[in-house]
Amino acid sequence: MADQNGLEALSMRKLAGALNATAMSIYNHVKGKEELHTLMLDHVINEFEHPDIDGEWKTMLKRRAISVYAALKRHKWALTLMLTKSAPTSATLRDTDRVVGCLRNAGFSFKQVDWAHNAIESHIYGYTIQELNFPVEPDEYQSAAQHFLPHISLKEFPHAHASAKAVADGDYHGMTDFEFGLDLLIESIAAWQAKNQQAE
Amino acid sequence: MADQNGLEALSMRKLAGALNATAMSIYNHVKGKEELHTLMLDHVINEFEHPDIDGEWKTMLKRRAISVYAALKRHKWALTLMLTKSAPTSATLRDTDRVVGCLRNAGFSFKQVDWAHNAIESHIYGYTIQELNFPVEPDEYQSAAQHFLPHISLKEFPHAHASAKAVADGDYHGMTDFEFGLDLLIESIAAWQAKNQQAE
DNA sequence: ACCTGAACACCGTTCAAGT
DNA sequence: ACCTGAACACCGTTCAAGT
Repeated sequence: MADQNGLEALSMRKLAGALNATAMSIYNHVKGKEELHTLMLDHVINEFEHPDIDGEWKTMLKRRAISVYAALKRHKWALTLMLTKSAPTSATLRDTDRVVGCLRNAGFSFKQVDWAHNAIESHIYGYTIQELNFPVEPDEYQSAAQHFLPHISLKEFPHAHASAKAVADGDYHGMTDFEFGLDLLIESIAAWQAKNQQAE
Repeated sequence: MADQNGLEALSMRKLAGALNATAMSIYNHVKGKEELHTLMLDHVINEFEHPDIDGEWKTMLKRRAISVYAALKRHKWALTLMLTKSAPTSATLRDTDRVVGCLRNAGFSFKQVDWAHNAIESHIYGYTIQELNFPVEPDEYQSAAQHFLPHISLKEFPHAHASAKAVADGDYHGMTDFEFGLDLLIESIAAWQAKNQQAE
């Protein structure tokens, strides 16, 4: 599996070449490119750390979230594949089953489980999408800001300019933190769930 | 712009055909497919509602978030294009400038702006990615759950099964809410910012 | 059951030639 | 300045033929 050269580099013909075979022989093992993609995505999902159903839900879901985030960064094509509508596979089912189980055991209603799970998944996917899209490596923020600053019109975009200047001047690093939003969410979900415990 | 047939349906040749021209004539207006994608994405970003810099930041950022969410749903290919690393254009700059300005005026430090902005963007993108990937339309949740229930092994995935059963039985709808996670985030960001006002 | 070559209907892009 | 046809180097997939 070539996740070092990007998704578009993985053609049936090249994949076959890497396997010392012809492109057509692949069709004996897989129905088509779509099934190949599903199998690849399943491989990623199986790398997610399953929450221990009887563990404390906050720490369990936080650990899982961090492992999902790491897996999505290891396989940069995964989120792209997620954007093609697809029926849930057993890998997805296993993952959601553990998440649902963990929250159910913590006293969440079905609706509360869904809403909490969805909000946490949102943060994971959305944070990763931003990081994958960001054109600068973390250790080059300052030099990149210095380089880009002249291209950010002070008159048109004064606040973006000021922000970039702060990074260029070394006033602060400019790096964001995956666990910041995650912790905010988990804590506010906990408060929300406690407040609505009998309401649902 | 054909955003009804999906991104892969938009080939240079077909686009040219729709414009009553040959594929090669496009290259007189655009450098290549990559630039076309950048222009398309810019078009989407320009649909984002700019926060009023002097408005109350919570309501401003909430309104913007909802408009971004709507734009991303209108153009389902936008998130896919976002997943290809790209330098920021003036459309992105204008959008971030307004967001930064709004939060700066509310007393946020540069770091607080970045962290808050990033967390909110995460929710928007991540929520949308899940919704776009979800194979069932909202008004078909119950019938879909009834249909899928037998395929979710009670022994292997007891909690996922129970959750699907609740939807199939009509105990609850199963729909999630974009504004749920958004509100949790905005409120906890407000509390976090107030607490760290002088620390930063 | 597995692999193969030839073929089909597509791609994005270059390039020399036209107006 | 804009458009064009022909060509190049690719795609995914089908199909009939081989072992």
